[in-house]
Amino acid sequence: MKIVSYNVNGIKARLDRLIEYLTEQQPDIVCLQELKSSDETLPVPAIEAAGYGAVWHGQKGFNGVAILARGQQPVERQRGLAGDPEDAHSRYIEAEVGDLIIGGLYLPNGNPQPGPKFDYKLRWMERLNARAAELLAEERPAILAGDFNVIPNDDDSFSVRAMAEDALMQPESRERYRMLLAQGWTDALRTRFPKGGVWTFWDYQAGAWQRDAGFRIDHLLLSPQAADRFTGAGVDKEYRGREKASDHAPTWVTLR
DNA sequence: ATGGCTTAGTTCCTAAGA
Repeated sequence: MKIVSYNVNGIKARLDRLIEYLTEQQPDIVCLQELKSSDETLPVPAIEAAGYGAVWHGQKGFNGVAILARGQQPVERQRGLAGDPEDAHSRYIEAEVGDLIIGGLYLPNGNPQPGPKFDYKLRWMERLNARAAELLAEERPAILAGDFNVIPNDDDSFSVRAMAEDALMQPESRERYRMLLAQGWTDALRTRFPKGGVWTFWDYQAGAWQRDAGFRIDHLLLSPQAADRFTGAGVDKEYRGREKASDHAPTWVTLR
């Protein structure tokens, strides 16, 4: 089965592209980020017509996450992360699809750093790590999938120099991502491509796509019970080159 | 100057993204 993370950068602007992707690739589970839509204006009928059940956590203007499942309705377990009652951002949703636990997330960007947005990012990562530890304790097949807004290693970016001051590759961001992995999660793309050089995002600016100047920030992390079923991982890069594309490409893992 | 973007909302500018 194919499980996808896809930051669509506006689901209303991307609807035709998304339906096209679902139709062509027939993924089993899709975690969406950056819906940029309130719950009231989500294109739920179009997604259902494409054959997908979904759980949604929308927000007007920015953020927003969802989990789609082909031919079935995901069963929601949680939305949002514990630890900050003031946090109103729609960035986390968790559901069961069959025997799988899926955590779909849109981690804060954190720029500019240093500053309050970066502080929020780091705090949010600590709250995510706390939830991730709880998931592992269930000892079940689980996947954390989404736009993590972290470039884990230097070889996950086209240019260390260009991104040196960016929140996505600060030591504090990387340390928290490493601590998450150290709990026992497997970074599926890294396992499949140990040498790096695999991008999931290309900026709209500065001809980044044409120069292949990207980086890897969309990740799928597997619990040990999910990693036992691992068969492959990759990026559906072609979709980044299509008309009216998101700046992220669909990123996926396959499990037995 | 990343050789100059894209989306959405309070819309003809501003905020946010990464």
